[in-house]
Amino acid sequence: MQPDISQIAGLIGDSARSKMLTALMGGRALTATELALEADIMPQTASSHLAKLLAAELIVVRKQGRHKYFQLRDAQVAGVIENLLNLAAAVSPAVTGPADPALRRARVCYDHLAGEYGVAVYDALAEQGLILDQGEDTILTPEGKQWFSAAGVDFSQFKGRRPLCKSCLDWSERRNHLAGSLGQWLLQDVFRRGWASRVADSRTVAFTPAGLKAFATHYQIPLLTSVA
Amino acid sequence: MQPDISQIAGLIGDSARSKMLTALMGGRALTATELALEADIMPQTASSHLAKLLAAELIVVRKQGRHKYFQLRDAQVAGVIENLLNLAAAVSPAVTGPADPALRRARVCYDHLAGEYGVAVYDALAEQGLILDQGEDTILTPEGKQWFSAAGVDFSQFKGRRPLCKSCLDWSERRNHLAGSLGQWLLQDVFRRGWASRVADSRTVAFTPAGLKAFATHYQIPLLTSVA
DNA sequence: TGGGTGCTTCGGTGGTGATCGAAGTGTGCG
DNA sequence: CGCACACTTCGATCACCACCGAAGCACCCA
Repeated sequence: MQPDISQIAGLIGDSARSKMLTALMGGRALTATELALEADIMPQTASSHLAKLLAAELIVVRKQGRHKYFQLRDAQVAGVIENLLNLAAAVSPAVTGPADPALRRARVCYDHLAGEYGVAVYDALAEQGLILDQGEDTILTPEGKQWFSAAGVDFSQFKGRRPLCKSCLDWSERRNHLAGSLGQWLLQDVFRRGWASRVADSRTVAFTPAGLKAFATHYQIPLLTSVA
Repeated sequence: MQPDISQIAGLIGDSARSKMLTALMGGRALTATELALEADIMPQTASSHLAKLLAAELIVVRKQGRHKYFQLRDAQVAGVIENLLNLAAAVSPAVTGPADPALRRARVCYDHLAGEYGVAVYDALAEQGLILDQGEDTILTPEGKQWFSAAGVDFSQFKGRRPLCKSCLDWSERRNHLAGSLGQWLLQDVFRRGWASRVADSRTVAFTPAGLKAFATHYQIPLLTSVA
């Protein structure tokens, strides 16, 4: 009668598999060997794990030549992982976040921007009244919709079930940052404009000095404009 | 560096423990023996499981005489369980919901109303423009705030981190219903007015005929008014 | 067509943990 | 006090599963 939680939770509950899944939280598709390295196990073992994750439909695979690229099935799965990350961070406050300063500054959280810059943008948008912070929920104000339309957002494409705006409490900053379709668009826009690029084999987002300045100006982020 | 997901997920990943945790999704505190019955295991085994859940701070305990009442630590833990329930329901669509019709109609989802009546209220509130459905997010409109204030809600008490309004996608109806502080208030209000009461040892919420009618009228729920 | 690479399947090993019987602690009730 | 009940601790058993070595399959390139 009740759906069986333990199946899925048990899959995530293994140390190696959880490492793979959190690695996939980077949003990009990874090959089996990359995931094996990430989990620190032999390829055969990784293969067995990936087969199980596939059977449970937590991940999907795309074959490309002799490589197999795995990624999280969708935002729902990513959301569960994220919730677990937050819960784990809340329970064990020993680790306050990533040690790598660059990773702490800006990184990818499945498909949107997290880290110091992520919360800075969120705060700046709220400050200007473009979004409204309601605790766990976030809503786009009419002014915000107008502003983002001018910035190039085509809102007609956001017709799916996925929420437009969504706050995401990150485990490093313990502060809200922008997720949802709009959060995804924002990160893509940053890449599109060349303000930043992804670092290989990492969730880190590397801003160029000029890009950071433009980013701070565009979103009117006081902290960053003064720093840059 | 990353918080350890596998610890927590592994705890939920056991069949017996997941049964206990979903039982605790009923929101009320349960004794160790009740939980043992729920999980279909011996008391000693249950005790061992509960000790682990306590150590991980997923549950809290309140001693009362020779009984120990366990309940989920907070809404954050409940949220993780709920997400997992939804994910499990999405993956294995074999079970479309609870078989028990009464349970399907109205039940407790941690601290708010779920089931057919839960989504009916949600729809009715949206229809009257008291709340605004934004996919995953839900916001209370100014009219809604006014209406609920008149209905007896003291909004000044909702100052915590918990969101006032929150939609909750239930695994039986696959439709939104009202969660968050306001959802909690609504359910308590239903009990307070004597429209319904909880069935012992179950998540079922039993409406009296008169109570159901008053409930439907009060929230202007067309489906229920015609049925009742 | 060969060799290199990425991934998978198979079989055996080892460790972890769920389970329950039996016995121990504490609380309430007559 | 003595019994009953709720829960815990201890110890032993047993099953499951992560892990890796070895071998096999699929794909690409020279």
